[in-house]
Amino acid sequence: MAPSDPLTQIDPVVRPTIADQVFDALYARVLSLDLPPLTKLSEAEVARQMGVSRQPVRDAFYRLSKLGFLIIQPQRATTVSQISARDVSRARFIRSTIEIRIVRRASGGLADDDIAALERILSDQLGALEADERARFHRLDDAFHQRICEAADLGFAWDVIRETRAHTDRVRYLSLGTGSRRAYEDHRRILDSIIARDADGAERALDDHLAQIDKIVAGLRARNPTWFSEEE
Amino acid sequence: MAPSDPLTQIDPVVRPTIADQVFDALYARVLSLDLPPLTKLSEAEVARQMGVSRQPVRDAFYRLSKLGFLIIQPQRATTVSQISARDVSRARFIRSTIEIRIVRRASGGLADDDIAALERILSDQLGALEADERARFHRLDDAFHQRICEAADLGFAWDVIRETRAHTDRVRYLSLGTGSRRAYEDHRRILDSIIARDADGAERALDDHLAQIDKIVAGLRARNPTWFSEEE
DNA sequence: CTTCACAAACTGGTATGTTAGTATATCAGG
DNA sequence: CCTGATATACTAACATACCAGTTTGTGAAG
Repeated sequence: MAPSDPLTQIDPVVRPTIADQVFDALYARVLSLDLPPLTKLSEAEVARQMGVSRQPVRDAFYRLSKLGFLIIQPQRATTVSQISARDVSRARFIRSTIEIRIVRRASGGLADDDIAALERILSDQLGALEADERARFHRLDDAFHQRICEAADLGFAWDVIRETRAHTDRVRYLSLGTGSRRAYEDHRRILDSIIARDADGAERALDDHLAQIDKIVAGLRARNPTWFSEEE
Repeated sequence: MAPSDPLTQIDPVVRPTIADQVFDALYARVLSLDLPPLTKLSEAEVARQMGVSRQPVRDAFYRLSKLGFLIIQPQRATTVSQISARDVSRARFIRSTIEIRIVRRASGGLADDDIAALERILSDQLGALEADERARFHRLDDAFHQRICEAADLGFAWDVIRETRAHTDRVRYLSLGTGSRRAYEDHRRILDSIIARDADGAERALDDHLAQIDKIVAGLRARNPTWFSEEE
């Protein structure tokens, strides 16, 4: 074989394990509050219901506990965590801190095709908003923020943001339609500021945008107090 | 019992599991490069050597892989990861972004006892520097940064920083004495700026301080190329 | 010496048995 | 009814066994 062509290194990580599948299934059910906070889960019981052994369930439990979705109490029980207003607030602090720096950098000037892609996401989002397609709206919301990260050549930052986001995701899921119009307008304002290369404006718009989550939490908490942990 | 004293809720998480111990042991050995990059580890082999079953070893492996210390390739091997200059740089970006915001807030004014505590850490650090006690110097380095977080009432941020720090920790360990004097002086400058309520000065001092890591990586890489992964 | 089929020795993922700690049901004594 | 000891039924942590892939050693063919 000619050494001129080094071929391409193949990535041997393709097979989704059973543990992955259990994780995904539980993640979706916790996120959607199909498994509401304080629900007790048992490795053995989940394994039985899913028709697998306890081992992959255990792996999945552990991963979910790392995300803050499950609380594992050895020899006692594993329960779906309550939503902590404090943790949501902290996650927002971390996220906004990182993302503000990113939009400021983006405000230094973006490539035309990045701006075009962001515009496309925004118009799609407007479509989703008017059609009341909430799941699609949220997907596009993420896509918008992610695209900004990538455009600023800081794509890895999105991975960090996503991890801190687990706490807030259930809140977002709960909020569903509420505040969508506002969210869309916030995005519009952020992009406009970036295009105008107005870093301060972009920062303000983004900070306002992310600050909404705390208000949403307060509203939800009033209606579903048992889903939230009560720390001062 | 008088209801006037609600006692204190006990936290049922006190027992360090075997998995924890395996994790700690491996963490220390990877960090110290006692297990250098590209070392192959086997669940079975480690379990045998430590006299435990594969199960807790497996848990520990998974945690270490999440930190980026191990690369698990199913059915193939688990190896100690190489140090990625790119990942170190990215971790620094995340860290400096968060920590800059923190020192800026701290520059808004700190309580007297916080400043006193920071001064004490600094003088201890000077002592460690002159006595060439490197491990203690590094511990105090962390303590300094952590204390600033706590003083700014953002103690949780330190937990986030610590997680992103795994990538950089091996580099720090390798660097040992080099740059300690410089690090101490950076700390001095940061604290002085905070005391003077000079947010911009504190930001500059911190950013310079954290930027050192990239220089250190370059130097180490030249001497130990096999420990580093070569991406572009 | 090189090539290559193939067996043997690995790997981590999965299944299941065992152990020790915890919560709860039960019931005797008041 | 209440109290408190104790048996029972849980729990997750840990140990062991097996599986399906992958790598590697080996030796015959060329």
